[in-house]
Amino acid sequence: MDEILARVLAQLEPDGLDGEGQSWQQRKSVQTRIAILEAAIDCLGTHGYGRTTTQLIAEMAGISRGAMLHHYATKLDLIAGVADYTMYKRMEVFIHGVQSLPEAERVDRVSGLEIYWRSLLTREFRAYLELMIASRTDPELAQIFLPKARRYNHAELTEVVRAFPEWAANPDGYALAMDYCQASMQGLMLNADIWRPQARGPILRAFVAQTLAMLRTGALSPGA
Amino acid sequence: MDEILARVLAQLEPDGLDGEGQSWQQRKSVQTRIAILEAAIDCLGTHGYGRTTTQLIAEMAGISRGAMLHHYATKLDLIAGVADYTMYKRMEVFIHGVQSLPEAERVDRVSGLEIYWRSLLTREFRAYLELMIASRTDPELAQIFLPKARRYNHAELTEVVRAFPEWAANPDGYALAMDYCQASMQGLMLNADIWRPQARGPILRAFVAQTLAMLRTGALSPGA
DNA sequence: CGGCAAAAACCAACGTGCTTGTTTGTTTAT
DNA sequence: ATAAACAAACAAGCACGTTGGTTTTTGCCG
Repeated sequence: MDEILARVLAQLEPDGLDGEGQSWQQRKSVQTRIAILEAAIDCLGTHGYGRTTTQLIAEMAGISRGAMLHHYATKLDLIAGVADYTMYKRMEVFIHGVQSLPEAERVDRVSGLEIYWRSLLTREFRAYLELMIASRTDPELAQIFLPKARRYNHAELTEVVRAFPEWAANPDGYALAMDYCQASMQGLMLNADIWRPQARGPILRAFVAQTLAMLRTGALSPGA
Repeated sequence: MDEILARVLAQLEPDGLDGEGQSWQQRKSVQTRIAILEAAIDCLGTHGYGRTTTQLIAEMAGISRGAMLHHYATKLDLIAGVADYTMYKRMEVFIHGVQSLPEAERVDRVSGLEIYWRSLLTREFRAYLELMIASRTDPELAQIFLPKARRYNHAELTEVVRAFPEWAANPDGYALAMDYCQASMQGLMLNADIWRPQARGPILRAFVAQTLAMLRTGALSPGA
């Protein structure tokens, strides 16, 4: 099972970031590119897509703007790189998180939901969320973001399911469970700043975990 | 019951938009202001917060930019007006929608969820969502948006509950039900463009309706 | 092996277009 | 006449992409 998931990850790995390059220049290039992507992730997370400027990213990455535009010719090129990078990182973290769980904890205590929730608190998800939202109103961004997002989502449904053997016999249930987790947890994340008192978040998460467990055991079914 | 809800709405009504002004100029001013707000809503919905420009709003509203800045001195003033306006409109539509339901349909068939879902498909919600997201990374916007959003959310929990007498004896359950609806439906909305096939949305909505009904009847409880 | 040209990484300055808020002017209502 | 509604032009700032130039690495050829 682990090898299959490792192959899925390898297949999705972004291009141009294989740190194992031969020449010195190649390794340096990868290193700088990653610095740029990490800076862009921070910039997206703290300033949002609209106020993310090439100047700021370059400053955060510690290089000149000209140097950055050497690696990513245009801003959209850079954003495309960020999209690939964040999606890969998120999937990687999620898969590793689930794989590291003992089966009893994963199955009986629905810890997958908690793993997923924690993945929403990362810098990578903040950047991903900014891109997802912005792509709703920016046709140019949508053109590069949506295909990637759909590809990852498809991989999640057809491949990552192997990380959850308890769902193997019920692919429709797994799809619903995934959609359910994503929608409710992302929605919770968006409203967390508005809801008072803050305890409402954990209460909602407990309820979703409860219903999720019932979905898995068959006490609730998709078609009902 | 209807009078109480009407009073809640009246209490939340935005300032400076009472079309019943005395003088001709006052009525004209209100009319122009509403045209500006409606144009801003469209602009936010189609171009997003980052690309919403005063120029574009003025063009869409059919007046000059100078005229617009006479009614809303600064861009943030305008955005504040849009925030008030959209929140009011959304609550108004939701309350009227629920009130128009026969009790059997509201209680037995969980039609409140469908009403809420439809409210997410409106222009007003698109604009509201843009502001909510942007306020996460724009401190100036957060300062004017978050207090308003919290006020409306509080009103929803303490007042709008009267539109759902079946929840009267269970305020914690109502709060959870509302949070649950909002989080799952808003999350569904965000991911709808990514999920393929599109049938996944309705399936998820059916599942949420099912669990919501169980929450109301007590088959599932918040504290479990 | 040494040197040299090409390429890659990097930096700084320029020009264009856009956005915001101000200022000045014109018409219409009170 | 005074004030409000509306319009147009201006000034300052910002962001993007381009262009020209500098340093370091790489590969080739004598």
